Amino acid sequence: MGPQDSSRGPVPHGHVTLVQVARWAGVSAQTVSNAVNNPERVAPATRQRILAAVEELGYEPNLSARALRNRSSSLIAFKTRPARPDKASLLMDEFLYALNASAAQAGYHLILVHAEDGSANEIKAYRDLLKKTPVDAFVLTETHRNDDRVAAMRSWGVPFATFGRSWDGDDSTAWVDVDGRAGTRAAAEHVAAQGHRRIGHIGWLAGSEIGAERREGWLEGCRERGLETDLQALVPDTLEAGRQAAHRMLDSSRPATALVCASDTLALGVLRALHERGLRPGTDVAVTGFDDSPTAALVSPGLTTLHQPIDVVGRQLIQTIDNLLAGDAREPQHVLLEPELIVRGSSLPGPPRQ
Amino acid sequence: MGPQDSSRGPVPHGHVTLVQVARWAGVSAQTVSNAVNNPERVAPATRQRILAAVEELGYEPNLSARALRNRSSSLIAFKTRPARPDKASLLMDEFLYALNASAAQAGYHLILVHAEDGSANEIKAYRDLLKKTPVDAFVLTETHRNDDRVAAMRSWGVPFATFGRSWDGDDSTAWVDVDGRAGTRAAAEHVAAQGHRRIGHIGWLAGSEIGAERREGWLEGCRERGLETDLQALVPDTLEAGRQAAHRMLDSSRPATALVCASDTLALGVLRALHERGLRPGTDVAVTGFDDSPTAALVSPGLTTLHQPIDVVGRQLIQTIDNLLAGDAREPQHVLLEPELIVRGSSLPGPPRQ
DNA sequence: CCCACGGATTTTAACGTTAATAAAATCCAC
DNA sequence: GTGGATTTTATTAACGTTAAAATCCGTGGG
Repeated sequence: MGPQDSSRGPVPHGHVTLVQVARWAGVSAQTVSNAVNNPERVAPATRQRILAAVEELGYEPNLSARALRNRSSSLIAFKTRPARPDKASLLMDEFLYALNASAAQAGYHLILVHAEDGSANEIKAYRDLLKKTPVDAFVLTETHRNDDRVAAMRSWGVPFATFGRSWDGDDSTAWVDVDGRAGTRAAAEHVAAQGHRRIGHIGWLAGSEIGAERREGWLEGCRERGLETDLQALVPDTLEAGRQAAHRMLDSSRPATALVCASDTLALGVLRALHERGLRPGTDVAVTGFDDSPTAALVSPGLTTLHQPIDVVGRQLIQTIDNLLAGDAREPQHVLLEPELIVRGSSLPGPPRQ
Repeated sequence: MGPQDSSRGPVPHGHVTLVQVARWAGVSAQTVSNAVNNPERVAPATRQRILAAVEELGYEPNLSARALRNRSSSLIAFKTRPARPDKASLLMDEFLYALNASAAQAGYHLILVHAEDGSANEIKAYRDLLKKTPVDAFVLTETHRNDDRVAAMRSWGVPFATFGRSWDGDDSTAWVDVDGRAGTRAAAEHVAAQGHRRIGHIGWLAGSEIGAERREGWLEGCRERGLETDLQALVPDTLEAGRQAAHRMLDSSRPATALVCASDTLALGVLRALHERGLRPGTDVAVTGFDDSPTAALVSPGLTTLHQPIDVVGRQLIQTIDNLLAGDAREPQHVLLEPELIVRGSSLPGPPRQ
């Protein structure tokens, strides 16, 4: 289509490379590269012609070659986690989809890492991957205080962002997280608004920063309204633990009429305890969970819970990484998102309903 | 450590390459490459020395360079699916972990593909990826009759394997699947063994091969015992559809006392209907699902369902792909696995239990 | 009219690996 | 001990891309 068609090379077949595009457009390979990556170095007219050729031939840059040359792969690594049998919180599915969608939009690809349990194995897997291919960045989840993995990443100088705060107050790590305190507080206020006065809490064992925070939210919500906060249990995050804790709180001399739980898993344990006692969720005892796992919407009655804006988390993580890679040397971003209370039948009085 | 240490080069720093290892071991780069990839071409003694050097220096082959040179990346591509709100069957999580674990063990990495809904988008995403990087193989899920994606893969000549049969009876596609017929049949036999005589089925709308197969299993199980099979509904795979269908079957003049469902999602809809009617699952009406979604174990009472051996599926898919890539030109493998009936409270009479 | 300047483009070389080919070393038979 | 076959190792070139350096070319000043 150019004015001087004589320069045009033959129609290429098979995989289209820079050289093919260059021949077609009648320029050198480097100029094509520049037209694609550094538009300002190329004269507008030339650039037009080249981009037309790129379009026409359906050229896509070869990532392997780029990775080799640039030491950067446009890959973001993420470790898959085993699905625990007894856990409701399968945000993973949703999270991966959201993360991948955002990554794709920003021109990255997600590569999955496998490692057996244990941070040592995980770190080794990351290092091996890093030796084999110039992964651009890592996404970590479930970070905790003094996380080995964070230390490793930092020592390697690899960009990374975490879903979960850097609880040790280190501001040099970029993170995105959901405000658990605000969540359980909203849950406590919600059940209080339903008239409940004996609101118990079933949370995670000490040692979990997330658990501690969610407990505090419940505490604040109750105190604010002058309610007692003596009914609490800190247990492992399993359905069975939730079930037992619920029984204890209902056996109390002044039993709970509402239970704010630190996870859907625990809340489902509570529902089981109610089922065993012949009590009606919502009507007899209000129950709330946390995470809005798929299960929460599917049980009957539905489980009131806190929805984590997973898609936003994914988007923010990618954006954060994108910023890190762009070298916008601003300090690492920290994003704290509000969970949304989803009210379902388990916290509402009245006849059976959704 | 070799006898002639004089040949040993300097200790390398940063990323270790073939050349570094070669210098250290006192051989050429090609010989190192051979020692790693074609052991038989290298004299045993030399090989020993080289492998020791590899070990010592912690050499890992650069995948980008290999991909560029070999046109093969050791990457297996897989498309992430959006998590449908109203669906219980989040096997995805489990499946991805299993697939990735097997892939890692076999020396592959999983790369995630993103595409908006629609097979045209999906195909375009695959083709774009294929242009950019020499993906070794694809894994497809939820295949159906005359699947565009399968046709595309085949026209490109890319190795691929599917989770789900090639329903059009085409034997040239490698697949792994779970026997739905055997599953629902086992479920029907199970509830019949509990004494139920009016066993209904809630399945998927026509057009779904999986749905048709699961319906047939129920049919067989009932006929075998001389039971009537007039109670059936074919509906979309949503909780709400399951709920409504259950109400209809319970409003019948000779109502169902057991409902065998084609999915956990539908079964959970049935449980909701029972909840609304004040009926007790298991005791008043037996209910079974399909998939053993996380939710099945967490509801109260637990949902009797069919567990798909997802880890085996993942392993087999990778092995199948591995065979394809190794060029073991045997005809493509087909693996049909038996689901396992998991009996929980929803199909057992008696007092509330797990 | 020559030269310096600066923008546009091309040339060169390199990223790390491996197939193909060439060279060297080893072996064996006569 | 010589020649030919065989085994082992080394050299060359290429995969597709891009940073860096070199070249080309039109402009304007002296």
